[in-house]
Amino acid sequence: MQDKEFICGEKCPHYQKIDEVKKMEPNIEEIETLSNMFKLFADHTRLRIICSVLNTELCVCDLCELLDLNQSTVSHQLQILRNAKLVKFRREGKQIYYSLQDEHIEQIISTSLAHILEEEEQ
Amino acid sequence: MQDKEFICGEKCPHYQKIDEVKKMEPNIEEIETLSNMFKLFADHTRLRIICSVLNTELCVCDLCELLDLNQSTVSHQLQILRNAKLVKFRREGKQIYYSLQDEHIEQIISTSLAHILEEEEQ
DNA sequence: TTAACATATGAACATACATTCATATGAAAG
DNA sequence: CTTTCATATGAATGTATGTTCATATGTTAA
Repeated sequence: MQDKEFICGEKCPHYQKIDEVKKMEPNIEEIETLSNMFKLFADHTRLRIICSVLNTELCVCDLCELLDLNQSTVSHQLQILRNAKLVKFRREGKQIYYSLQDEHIEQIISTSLAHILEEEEQ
Repeated sequence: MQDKEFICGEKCPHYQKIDEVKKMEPNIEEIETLSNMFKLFADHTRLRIICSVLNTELCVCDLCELLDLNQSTVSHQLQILRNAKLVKFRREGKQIYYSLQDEHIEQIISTSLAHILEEEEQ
């Protein structure tokens, strides 16, 4: 870490402001949970998968076809989404159908999408 | 890519469903923009910085002190946030004060935070 | 104009992780 | 019960990126 000597003078670290921010800020676990969630959305393959099952359920094969991806790639990413409990699945015969686990996700994605679309207009 | 031969049978790729999803889905540029935005939130250092300047402006030194981080680390991450136009800055003497560029961000973060807090309750 | 301070930046390094290949598992049909 | 199909998974590889060290830039005060 940084040696205190190097950090500004007496005025500069605005301790009062810092204290106020500290009170408001999410704690370490919340930051970790939140950044982990964003990490799931940060990969474009996973994001495409999530968007695909936003309103319907699809089997792995459908996802491969729809997104033009390797079956192994899709399964690996589905595994990650499953571990994070972002998607759920049910077996029907040989196929396994995936869908969103959590409706909150839909809201976060659509809110975010609305935002970037607004940005574009400006 | 995958050889079609390996993908399911005649029934399985549900082409009708796939077509419907294709119509709804964000296009490639939107997916890219969206995942890039999530990528910015996905790193816990950047997320902490963003949360810190959510309601106030802080100088680099304040962020180092508040987050107990190397000055170089903070500057590098601020650079990334600046390039993405997520934060703005103004110079006042020797110090440079950073704050949120875009109020949308505040909404996305707080919505997402609300969601993970709800999750915890269940 | 020199010294001290506040921040930025380039290079190097380590690590995380997305994709692919090969193969395993598990279900259904014959 | 063997084969085929649908999906899962382990290992290997390449790439992206976060952190650090060293140093540069730019500002103020003496």
